Formats: sequence, structure tokens, C-alpha cells
Amino acid sequence: MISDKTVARLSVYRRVLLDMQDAGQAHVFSHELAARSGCTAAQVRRDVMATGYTGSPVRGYDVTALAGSISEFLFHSEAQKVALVGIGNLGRALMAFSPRRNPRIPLVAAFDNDPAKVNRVIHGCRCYPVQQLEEVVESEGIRVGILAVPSAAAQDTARRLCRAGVVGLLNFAPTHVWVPPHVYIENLDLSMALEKVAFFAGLRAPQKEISL
Amino acid sequence: MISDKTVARLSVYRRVLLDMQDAGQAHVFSHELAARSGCTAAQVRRDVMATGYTGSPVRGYDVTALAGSISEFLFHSEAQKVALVGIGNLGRALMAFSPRRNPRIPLVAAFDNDPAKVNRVIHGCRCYPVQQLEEVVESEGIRVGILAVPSAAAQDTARRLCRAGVVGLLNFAPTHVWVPPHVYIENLDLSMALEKVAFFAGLRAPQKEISL
DNA sequence: TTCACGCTGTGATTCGTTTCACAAAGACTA
DNA sequence: TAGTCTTTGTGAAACGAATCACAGCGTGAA
Ligand SMILES: NC(=O)c1ccc[n+]([C@@H]2O[C@H](COP(=O)([O-])OP(=O)(O)OC[C@H]3O[C@@H](n4cnc5c(N)ncnc54)[C@H](O)[C@@H]3O)[C@@H](O)[C@H]2O)c1
Ligand SMILES: NC(=O)c1ccc[n+]([C@@H]2O[C@H](COP(=O)([O-])OP(=O)(O)OC[C@H]3O[C@@H](n4cnc5c(N)ncnc54)[C@H](O)[C@@H]3O)[C@@H](O)[C@H]2O)c1
Repeated sequence: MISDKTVARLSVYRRVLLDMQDAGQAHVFSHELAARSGCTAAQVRRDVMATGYTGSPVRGYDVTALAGSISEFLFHSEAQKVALVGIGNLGRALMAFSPRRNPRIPLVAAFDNDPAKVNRVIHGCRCYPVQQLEEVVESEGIRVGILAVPSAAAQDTARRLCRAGVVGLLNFAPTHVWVPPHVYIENLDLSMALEKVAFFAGLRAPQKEISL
Repeated sequence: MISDKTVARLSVYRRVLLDMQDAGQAHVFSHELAARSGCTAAQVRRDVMATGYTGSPVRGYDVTALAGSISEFLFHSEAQKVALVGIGNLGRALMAFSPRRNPRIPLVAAFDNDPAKVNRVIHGCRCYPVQQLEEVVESEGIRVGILAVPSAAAQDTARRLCRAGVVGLLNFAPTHVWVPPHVYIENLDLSMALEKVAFFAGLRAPQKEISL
């Protein structure tokens, strides 16, 4: 019913609105929010419709009220606890970033199969041996998982997470991961994204410089 | 003419095909490639059309030949050199990953405004003070940039990169960045992706466990 | 009080992508 | 040789999302 892409844009609008709130701005028009979010005014209005909030044709949207409405829409349920699997280069960067993130989506546990990396606390997040995955996910009621393990381990890790009750996955491994139909999975394939950028960069500057 | 999404999927097919090649598989059918790539057989056939390669109705596609055709299609131009700006947590993870990546898209320079992080070589990549950005990008002929700086610095960094000749950008900062129309930009907003996953996870398991 | 203005909310439309469905073709069988 | 089987390549149809376009409305000006 509600589209993937609308949810993504609402998340962007929310961040922009919070920035505006910090800057003391009280009202905003759809075209202004659109410009700051990289989309069109019509799209903003359509997306805002989904949250049920209604603006005023004269003042536009109330910044605080709209931010609140989007927050309520996006984070309606109780806080969604997150588990990270794979405390490697990428996993550690994600952990370092997590305190700056949305407190409604807290990172509460991390797992690794390397004994040297576990049984400590990094940026407020407990690190466990991967053997305890099911136990911790179940006891903490974790519903969201982040896969930052090598490709070869991704499918099996996903299977374990889903069995333990995870229903949303963010996958950084550059491989397709099968999950049960009730689980939502989002793939963030950085290599693929870079290849895409390189491809279009090649199209846009195809001729060598006249370099003589 | 060629769609964004087709390029993305071709990149995935290519990786799957290289894995098959390593495993000694000589031929593959569209439905098989589709299953391993997370899409449909019809989509595979459509996408393959774009590269100009033609399979056999009996044997399917020749793994090596198709991988080659996709590679040629995606990486037709000379190697696309890449510059990274922002040697923080995320930047360092990307540098650590780069040797494992496509050699047609080499990471050749990194920049930071923190003097403590520059004037050394990390994973084979030279780190420069950000003041030398224009000079290095121009002299090396770099056409692709990765933004791993804080949001506040993203727009200005993008502007400098584009002025220096970059025509493709990969942006990790959670902010909208304006670029000239001839520049291709791809945003990888990890926070947004996680909020999306959390949202759909909340929808799929909305009720608290009957936990008594 | 009337009018003009600019913006929101939304039905209708357009656009791009995915999926369907089938003709064409090689290989194997008898 | 004729027939069957499986898969490709691709027009055509279906689908979903973005965009258009405008009615409706509150405001401020005259
Ligand atoms: N680092 C990057 O910038 C980057 C970029 C693109 C994609 N990726 C992908 O992200 C994933 C992680 O990348 P990375 O650079 O952090 O790799 P890494 O090798 O630094 O870290 C992987 C971690 O996973 C752990 N691990 C391995 N098998 C495991 C298992 N079965 N269970 C639990 N933990 C296990 C390892 O001990 C290690 O700590 C990889 O799939 C990689 O392809 C990373
Ligand atoms: N770390 C993550 O997992 C993560 C996740 C999501 C998004 N991001 C985004 O990626 C970006 C980088 O994240 P990070 O965790 O690496 O942050 P970080 O603070 O660890 O690193 C930022 C780096 O950029 C450098 N820098 C700051 N201003 C600069 C400038 N004007 N020119 C050049 N260099 C400059 C800093 O010296 C620092 O080394 C941020 O925008 C962040 O929001 C990071």
C-alpha cells in the first residue's frame, strides 16, 4: 500500500525538517522542502499525503508539526532494536556512526566469529561471539539485522537472524540473499553503486582530453 | 537511453558470472542467472539485450563470453580513476576494501582536511591534504569522486571536485548535493536505508509478542 | 465586500520499467 | 524426415510511479 520510495523520501524530508527546526524556521512550502531534498514539489505533496498531515495553502507546512507527523508515521511501533553481524572495517564504521543516528533504531548488539573482536563494548554496543546470536536476538527482541560479513557468510547469517525473529535486514555483502517472504531486505551494494557511477562518468566524458 | 537500473543489474550479473567462471561452469540459462541475482528471467534477457550479446536457445549463455560482453559494455572507456574525500571511519573502510574491487575503477587518491590523516599511503592509496584536491584531480585525470565527509562539507567538496573535472560522484553524506547537469551523482544514504528497513520491519511484526 | 494571489490536495495523465507471451531455432529422438 | 522439447529475443500489454493541472481556499489589498 505504501511505497518503498515514499518511505525513503519521507525519511529525507524528516531530516531536512529537523535541520530547519534547529535553524528556527517555522513554516515551509512544498517547493522549498523539495529543493532541499532533491525532488519535486508535487512529489513532496503526494508523500506528505501518506502521513495524513495537511498543510495550509497560505503558510505551507508547519515545520515542527510535519516533522512530528512523519516521525509518527515512520516510527509508529516501539523502538526497533538492531543487531550488527560482522565487526570488520565496515561494521566498525557503522558502530562509530550509530550514536549519531536515530535513537528509535538503536544498535544494541554486534556479533563476530573472530574471538579477538568480541566480549567488549564498542561505542556503547555489546559485542558477542556469533554463537550467541540466536540467544541474544531472542532475549533482546531484536527485529532488524545488518549484514556486514563476507559474501560467503551472508546467506547463512541471514537465515540464522530470520529464524531468531528478525524481520528486516540491511545487507552490505555484494551477494543476493534469500529470505522468507515476510522478511524485508534492503541491499546496499557499494561496489555496484561505484560501478554505476563509473559507467555514467565514462559516458559523460567519453573522449580523452585533447592532451597534447 | 540505457537505464540506470539495467546498469545496476548488469553489474550484479557480471559478478555472478565471474563466480560461475571460477566454479568452472561453462553455460548458464537466464532463469539460473536470475535466481542467483535476485531478479526474473525476463529481466535478465532484456538486460543482456542491451549489451548486444546473444545466447543460444539450446545452451543458454556462454558464461565467459557474456561476462566479457558485460565488462566491455560497462567498462568501455579507459579505466576510471577514483578520488575519495574524507578519511574518517567510513573512508578508511572503503580504502581497506578497494584492493578487492574492480581494477578498472582504481582508487588513486584520498583527501582530508585533518593534517594528521594525510601525507601517507593507506592500502596503496596516497593521502593528500584537501588543499591539493584540484591539483591532484586534474593532473591524475580523475573523473569519479567519493564523498565521505560530514554533511556540512559535502556540497562544497562536490563543487570543488566537479570544477576539477569529476563527472561522477558517489555521496555517502546524508544530505542532498547539487551538481551541474552533466555530472552523475548517486546517493548512498545508509541512515535512510536503515530507517526504511526499520519501518517495514515494524509493519511486518507490529504486534508485541504475546509475551506472558 | 470583492478581487487577485499563491499554495495545497488530488484526479487524471504521462512516462518508464517490468512482465507476459509467443515466434524462431537448435538439438535430440525415433 | 518429422516431431517434440527447451530456451532465446522481443513486440505488446500491464503496472507503478512521477508529473501535470486545476479546483478550492485563506489571506491581504483596495
Ligand atoms: N569495507 C567496505 O568499505 C565495504 C565496501 C563494500 C562492501 N563491503 C562488504 O561488507 C562486508 C564486510 O566488509 P568489511 O570490509 O567489513 O570486511 P572485513 O573482512 O573487514 O570484516 C568482516 C568481518 O566479518 C567477520 N566474519 C566472517 N565470517 C563471519 C561469520 N560467519 N559470522 C560472523 N562474523 C563473521 C570477520 O571476523 C570480520 O570481522 C563484506 O561483504 C564486504 O564485501 C565492504
Ligand atoms: N561511518 C558510517 O558508518 C556512516 C554511516 C552513514 C553515513 N555516514 C556518512 O559518511 C560521512 C563520513 O562518515 P564518517 O563516519 O567517516 O565520519 P568521520 O567523522 O569519521 O570522518 C569524516 C572525515 O572527513 C574529514 N573532513 C571533514 N571536513 C572535511 C573537508 N571539508 N574536507 C576534507 N575532509 C574533511 C574529517 O577530517 C574526517 O576525517 C558522513 O557524512 C556520515 O554522515 C557514515
